[in-house]
Amino acid sequence: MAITELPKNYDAASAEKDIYRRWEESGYFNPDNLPRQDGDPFTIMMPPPNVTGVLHAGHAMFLTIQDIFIRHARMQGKRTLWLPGTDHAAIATQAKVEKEISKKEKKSRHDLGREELLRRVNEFALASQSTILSQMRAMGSSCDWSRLAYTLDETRSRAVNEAFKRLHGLGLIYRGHRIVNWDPKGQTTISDDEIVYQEEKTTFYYFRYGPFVIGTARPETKFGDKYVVVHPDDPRYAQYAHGQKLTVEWINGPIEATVIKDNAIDMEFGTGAMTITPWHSTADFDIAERHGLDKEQIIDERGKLLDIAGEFTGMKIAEARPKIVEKLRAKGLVVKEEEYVHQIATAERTGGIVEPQIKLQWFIAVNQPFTLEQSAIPGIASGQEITLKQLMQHVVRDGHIRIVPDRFANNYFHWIDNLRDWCISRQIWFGHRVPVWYRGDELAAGDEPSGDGWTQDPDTLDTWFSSGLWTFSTLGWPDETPDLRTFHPTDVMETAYEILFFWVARMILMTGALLGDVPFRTVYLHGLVRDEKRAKLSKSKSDSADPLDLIGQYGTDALRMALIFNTSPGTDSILSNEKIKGMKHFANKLWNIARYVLANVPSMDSGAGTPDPATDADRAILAKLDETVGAMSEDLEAFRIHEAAQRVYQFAWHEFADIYLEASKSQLDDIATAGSTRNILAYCLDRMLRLLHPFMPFVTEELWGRIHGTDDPAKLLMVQSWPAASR
RNA sequence: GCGCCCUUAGCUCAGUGGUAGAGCACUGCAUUCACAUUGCAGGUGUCGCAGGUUCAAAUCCUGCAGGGCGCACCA
Repeated sequence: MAITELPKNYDAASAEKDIYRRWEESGYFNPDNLPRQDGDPFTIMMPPPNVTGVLHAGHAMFLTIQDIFIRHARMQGKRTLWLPGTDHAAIATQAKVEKEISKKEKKSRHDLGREELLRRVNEFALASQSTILSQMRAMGSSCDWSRLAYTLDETRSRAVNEAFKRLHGLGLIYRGHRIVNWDPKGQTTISDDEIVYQEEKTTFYYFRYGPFVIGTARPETKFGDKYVVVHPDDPRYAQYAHGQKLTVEWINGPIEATVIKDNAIDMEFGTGAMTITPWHSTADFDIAERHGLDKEQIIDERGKLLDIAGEFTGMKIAEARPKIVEKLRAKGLVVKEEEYVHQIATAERTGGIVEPQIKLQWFIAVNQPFTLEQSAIPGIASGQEITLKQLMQHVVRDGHIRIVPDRFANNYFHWIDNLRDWCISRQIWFGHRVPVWYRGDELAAGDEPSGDGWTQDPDTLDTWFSSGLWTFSTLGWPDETPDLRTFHPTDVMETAYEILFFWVARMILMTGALLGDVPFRTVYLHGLVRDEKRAKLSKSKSDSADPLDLIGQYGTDALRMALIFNTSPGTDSILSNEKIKGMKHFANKLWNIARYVLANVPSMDSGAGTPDPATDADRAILAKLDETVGAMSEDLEAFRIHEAAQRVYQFAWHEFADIYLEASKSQLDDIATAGSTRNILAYCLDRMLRLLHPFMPFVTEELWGRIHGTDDPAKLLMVQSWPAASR
């Protein structure tokens, strides 16, 4: 090959589109089409991005890391499946579309009706999805588009209904009146994990309550408080007996109060006495449950006071609070006021201040023993009784699932320790409808029953319910498909550490309960990508770097390398233009290495073995190459992709180009060494292209094609073998 | 309150028992010869502080200081 055929510089933009097309047309993204069918399967389920948005740096990060794992496995001869998909992201998507409709048409979802809103949301979701999919391609993602899944498509809906039915049958899903997190803004319940705590400065009031002084930051909930709770060992209140009744003057006149003694009281806090509002506080609810106390609703679903508030009925909390305090002050019941800082619960998606409410909802019971009929998990026998909590703890504690970096296992266990039953029903319209039908006293779960008079539950399921099934719903479950047999459990779950609880833990829960297995062997967690000002990169910030712009400016390979270079798993990283630029230079360096080698080596044989060295420089570079191959392979097996990337970078630029390539110039002039030098140049280039391919797939494939031709798909670099170290 | 992490060259960060590393930035020199998206040569550092273990500690242990995060929470 003559040098004139290779331009002086690598032009990423002109190479990338054509190369992706060749990869896609080769069919090799689909494991069924790979040249070798005898390898072990290797599977990654892509974390499905929300259909709400466009690609941001976080997506670029996971697409890069997963593609590295996938391309490496494919070159190792494994039957490699990377299954892509998108998530309907129920609350997030509906909220976005509702907001748009409200802004443009001044209409609410109730003006449109359920059917019309869903039509609009689905329309938006589809359009958004196609954008995201094209952006994934731009990142070079070698995923199997023929198996593309969507959490709300027909196959996944079947899986959801079947999962609900089975869990219900096992007694793990129940319906009950329990205290839940109510988002007055989104008009729906949310799970504990969808809460974000925010610091709030407020006033802490001390009120006279008969002979007691009680403290509160929420006077507006106090109307119904007819129980005063103290610690059984508190000497200050020893004179009052549990169950003793007293008449006390309160907000709207005298009421009968009952003394309750309970260990949950912190004697050190406030006065050591408090009144409870079981309808609007989890802790109070638990106390009321223990003693069989009455519960009464004070605040409605829109955050307004109910009839019990008397003259304050219908007022919003913010309006009522100062007025209530004023009235108590006038009655001489305010003892003192303090500045107070506490954390208030807000809804992650809407920002609404969460109001606990007792509601009839669907839950997954995490402490309920059930019989796991079929278990493939070591240490758990088929037919064994176990709780979901125990199951989730077991698989990680006993190493059946490995978390990388392992320090996140602590977070995982801590989360499980604090885990309460998971509220899975939502009062929004977009999502999987709760698959339950009612008729009279009858209830049918899972499939729509035949016959008249059945009505379906109006609620939808938490989006993480369907996401939790992802590793096997994507493979056709509940059918016993060949895919399910071959590719499950998956090998690696690669995602951001932010969603360890939201998603990773839920997959472990669902897979354990429904398949008696683990969803994956390894969880690899990456950190957040921040910009140079340390702000978290997200789609909501228009000024932050758009991956597509960066690709246009520097090339996909440069962006990929910059994302993972010098970045350790689980640690947040900063993506700077300087770093990407440096990696663009590296791509160009590789290009020119190839340009030099091709100019000096008449033919390249990719099947040639290790060439014989003739000089010290020959021996040194071959030894270094061998060392690099061995160390990189170990790094990749151990998920140290940042180390592997640095090694190959170091070898290509500073060992091969700076040292050997310079030495080769005089060696090529000497007839005694010219032959072996050519062989070594060719050999090193061949190995470097292979080693770099998972990291920089485009430039390596482009060069490979220039060397070996582009006529035969079987000659694509993506399906060539990963180099083996000689020792 | 419980738990986790970070503190290394000007900046951003790797490294986690055996004489300190990368990228970018910086200084000087070179340059028709693969590449200026370059090369060579250079400062680049009490590896947060104080103890301890060890023949040997940036690396392990203890304490302290500063920064960040997760979970929970007291009305």
